[in-house]
Amino acid sequence: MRDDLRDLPLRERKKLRTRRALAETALRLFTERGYDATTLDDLCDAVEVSKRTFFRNYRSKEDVALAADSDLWSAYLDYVAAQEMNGPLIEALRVALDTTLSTMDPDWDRRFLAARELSEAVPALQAHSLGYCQDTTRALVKVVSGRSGTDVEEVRLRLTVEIFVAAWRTASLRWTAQGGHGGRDTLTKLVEETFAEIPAALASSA
Amino acid sequence: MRDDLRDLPLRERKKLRTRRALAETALRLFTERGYDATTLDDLCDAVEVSKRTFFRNYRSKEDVALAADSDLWSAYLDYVAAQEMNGPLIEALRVALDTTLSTMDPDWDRRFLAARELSEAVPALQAHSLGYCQDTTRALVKVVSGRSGTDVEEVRLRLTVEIFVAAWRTASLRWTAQGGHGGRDTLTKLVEETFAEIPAALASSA
DNA sequence: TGGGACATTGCCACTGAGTGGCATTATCTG
DNA sequence: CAGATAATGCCACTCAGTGGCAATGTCCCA
Repeated sequence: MRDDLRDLPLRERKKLRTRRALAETALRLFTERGYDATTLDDLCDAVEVSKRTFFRNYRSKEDVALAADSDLWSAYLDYVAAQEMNGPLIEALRVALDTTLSTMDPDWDRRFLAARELSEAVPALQAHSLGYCQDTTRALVKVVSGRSGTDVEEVRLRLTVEIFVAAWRTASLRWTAQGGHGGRDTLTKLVEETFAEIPAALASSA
Repeated sequence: MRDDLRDLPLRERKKLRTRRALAETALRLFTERGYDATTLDDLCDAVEVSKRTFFRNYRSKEDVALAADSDLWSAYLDYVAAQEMNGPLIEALRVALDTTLSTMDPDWDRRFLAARELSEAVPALQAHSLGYCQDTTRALVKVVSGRSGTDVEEVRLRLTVEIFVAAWRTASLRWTAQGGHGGRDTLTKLVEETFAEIPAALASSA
């Protein structure tokens, strides 16, 4: 995603440009006019592509709105898959997230914030975004459990990953609530704080 | 939901019958023929109602498939809202869930299992079902934080509830994986086990 | 017991998301 | 420059979901 590589074949370059124009314009239109009030025809008109082309780039209307989420999770999975891990698993997962965040495109913060805000306003987007988290959970469980030297069995592993995602969601919610102030650095800090809160959260009483 | 009360006004009775017939038939058709392969027209034909009537009873195709989820969460929220809570919050939430499970309609186990199985096979249903969990999370945070005598502040509370839901999902996944064997009693037992695993899950290493 | 108020339903036409097929155009390769 | 290949545009289609309005059924009271 951070590869602005203009040394690609011309055809690829065009395709990538279209992809980005679609995501960019979608975010703008959805934010300005509202998600439901913007039809895919509107979007395609604005980008000057056919609706058919849209669906060759994104699987659904929700997909294009949440492209930033998708970018993060796929980068994260790539990173975790290529990484040795040791020490407490949940801590390792969090550190890997820190690292992934720092490698995202400079523009990613803005796109992600916009996606989060849309996602809170539009139930369909929220559900779709939770779907991404779930897919990532599945993939993580698979990757980590396929690792040599893991002493954790399936159920416990799944629970760990679920808690990891729960903490991430809480952290990014806090970040969004304060308007994404401070960009990814603040986000990373909030992630750290939120994970540190887990023991206290489990001990808290009603 | 367990009120088979035939002492309702005739109009209400008819409406309730239609609602149930829709949910029941939907579950059967979706399971037999597949979710995507079954259109709402098929369903409405089978139940002999107009599509318009369907949408007066359920908000979407996903909704009718996940009626059992919806029943559980709404009963749960009712119960929690009417309940005093003390001691460790996450434990209190789990006990409330146990209680709610035990008060569900005798038929609920079967319906819920079918919904879970569909939900694992159909991404759209999975996302929708996660949406329910999220809505419940929100509502829980609101209810509990509006309580007198809570020493937990917003963020920590949200984290606790998120972890609660994460554990519930892990538990119900285990139950579904073993074919719902043993009904709600086994489900309750799995919930208990899964919650007990939380500390170990947090301590596990990669 | 009849009839008017009110809720529920059915029907019809419509919008918008998403898909399949096929001709057209643009890019790549030798 | 020509032929292989990939991306696009266009068209027609299915299906989910909505709004309006007329018809039907239920309730309640004189």
